[in-house]
Amino acid sequence: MTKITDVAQKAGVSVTTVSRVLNNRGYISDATRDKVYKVMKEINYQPNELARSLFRRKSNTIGLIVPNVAHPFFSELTYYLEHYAYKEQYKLLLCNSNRDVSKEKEYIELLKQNQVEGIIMGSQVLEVENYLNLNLPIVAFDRALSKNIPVVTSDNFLGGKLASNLLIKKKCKDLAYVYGGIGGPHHTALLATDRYQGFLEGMKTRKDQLSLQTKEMNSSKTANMVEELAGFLEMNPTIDGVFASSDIIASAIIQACHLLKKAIPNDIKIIGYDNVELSTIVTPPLTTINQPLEKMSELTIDLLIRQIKGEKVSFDNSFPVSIVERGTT
Amino acid sequence: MTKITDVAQKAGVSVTTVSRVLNNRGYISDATRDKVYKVMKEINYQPNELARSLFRRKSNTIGLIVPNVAHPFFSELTYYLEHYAYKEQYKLLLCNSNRDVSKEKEYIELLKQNQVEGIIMGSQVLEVENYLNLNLPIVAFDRALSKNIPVVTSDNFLGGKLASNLLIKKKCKDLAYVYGGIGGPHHTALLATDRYQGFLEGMKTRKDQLSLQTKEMNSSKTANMVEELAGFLEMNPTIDGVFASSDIIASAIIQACHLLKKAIPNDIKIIGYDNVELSTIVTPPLTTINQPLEKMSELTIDLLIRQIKGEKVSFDNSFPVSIVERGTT
DNA sequence: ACATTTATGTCAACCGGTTAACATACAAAA
DNA sequence: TTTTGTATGTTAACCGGTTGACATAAATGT
Repeated sequence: MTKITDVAQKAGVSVTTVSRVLNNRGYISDATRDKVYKVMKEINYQPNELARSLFRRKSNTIGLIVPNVAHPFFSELTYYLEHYAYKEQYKLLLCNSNRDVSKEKEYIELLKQNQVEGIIMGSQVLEVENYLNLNLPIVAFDRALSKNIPVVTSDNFLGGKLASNLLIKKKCKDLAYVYGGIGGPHHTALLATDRYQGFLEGMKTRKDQLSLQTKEMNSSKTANMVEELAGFLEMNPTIDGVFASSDIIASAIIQACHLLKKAIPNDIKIIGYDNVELSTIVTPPLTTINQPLEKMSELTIDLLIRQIKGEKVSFDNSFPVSIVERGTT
Repeated sequence: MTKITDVAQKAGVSVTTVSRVLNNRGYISDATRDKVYKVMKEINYQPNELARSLFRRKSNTIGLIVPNVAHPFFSELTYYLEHYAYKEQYKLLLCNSNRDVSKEKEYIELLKQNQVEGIIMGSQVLEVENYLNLNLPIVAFDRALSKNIPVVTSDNFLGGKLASNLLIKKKCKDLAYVYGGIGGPHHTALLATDRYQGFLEGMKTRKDQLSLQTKEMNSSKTANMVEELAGFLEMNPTIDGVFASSDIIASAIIQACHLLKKAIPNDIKIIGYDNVELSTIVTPPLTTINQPLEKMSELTIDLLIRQIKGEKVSFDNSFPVSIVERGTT
């Protein structure tokens, strides 16, 4: 590895001059600037960002913690986050928490030690205090960590409501809410999520004519999910309308219905959540709740960077959702 | 941020002693060690890894360049790579190249400047020389950069051959090979890929009784792919066997067939490639060529780390593939 | 009683840059 | 002619750690 002194020597100038060229500071003649750049190219010099970051106390790095990038929702999210981070000259350190408390803890420590300037939490398994004591800019994605940490979400309550409204409009009577267990993206041990609450809200007016089951998924591999869901539907053969907490789960439900020879949407209607690419490629294509993922990602990066700059940002950043009707309703 | 001098002061010991505790070197009494650790916890001290990395000339960071993490194949790959990197105490800097020459170039520079110890290339758009002059350990994933760069692949030739063998066994006559264009994961402008060659090889014995079309995809969004493929199949209504270069494309073909009311597998048979989670969740579930992605990822990390350690590694690392028969054949 | 081992400290150099302060030199402007 | 602006150099401190050399002292072993 060549270093700045090599450049200086070869260009016949002082290290200070090279540094001035590198950082566009002070007076530099065009001749010198060109000469320095030429030498840099010649000896293939690349400034050591570790050293620069150390001195500047600025790493230009963001830590991203997600449960599992392999999950379509998080892989799309990660893609957009990387896109906007890059645009703002930030790089991304990727961490899969696997929803494992100790791994998340270790990763958070690692990120701090590596002087990341902020963390985006797509995962959340630790107790709230752990995040509050972090003393680092954080943005929580679709996960309300606490009142004191900015969170980017979509209107989950409305999403749930839109789902039940549509199912009811389509004459479904026996509803089910299926949500991600440990493996899914939307792990929230309690049912008391906005999504579910919204779904309930939408059922309110016709409550007496409707029934509702809830089902938490245990498996995470899709093949197993299909099996598990087929079992569930077999046990509850009257279910004619399902709201799933993610498109993956909804797709597994579709698959389970095919196994059981239930016709979609005639015998049973299904609504997913997220509107990931997957939803257009299953059969029939999935009716789902769309979150404006790209815009949300953009704001996430923006909020994080503004916090890094020391600005105050709003804690509650909710985006509108919409229902995308496709073939499963 | 607290630093090592703060710890030393508060613990009433010298900085050297704290460093010795931190790095387990030299003689340290249990009493001192405990005291130092206690103080670290008290003042919430985290060693600055930038400073340590700088001194050690070792960043413990790996750069990963993929075309697009949102693509299921790459998101699963990324997941496994992260898993094994973490296990070996390496962290991952994630880069999406978007198959953009200048972005890939910039990212490679950025990675070098940030002192990554090696790069995993899941993407490849630059000319070979660019990678050779890198002077950094590289492993290419499923992409033969050059004879001088270790590559981890699966037996693409066999994969292609297995595909045509099965289609022929199932009495298909009019075959098609559909491969990813600019948006897909397997962009290789030329048809002269092992996969395609293997497919041809499998057709050899019955060449006179078979026909073959090739189709390059132009779109990248699944919705557009479906449309494009429906058009293609409509133009070529006799096609009864399709081999796709990825499961995503295969899934889009399934969808196109539904649109055109072609029965799968009766009217037309489809084989995908990769065996990603997606393949079990489409209808009918996809027959596909399985690559042992997890094992391949593990070896990728292993090869990279061994290069980092200065060991020589084998350039050609091909894994066996197998065909997984599901509902589309 | 003396040699070793253990435990800690002081000091300075180093990793690869950045930067402030100050000095010098030459050119153009007032 | 004096001032000012431009261009570069020298030196040293600094970012936050690590490490080797060397010194000192107490505890332990023989």
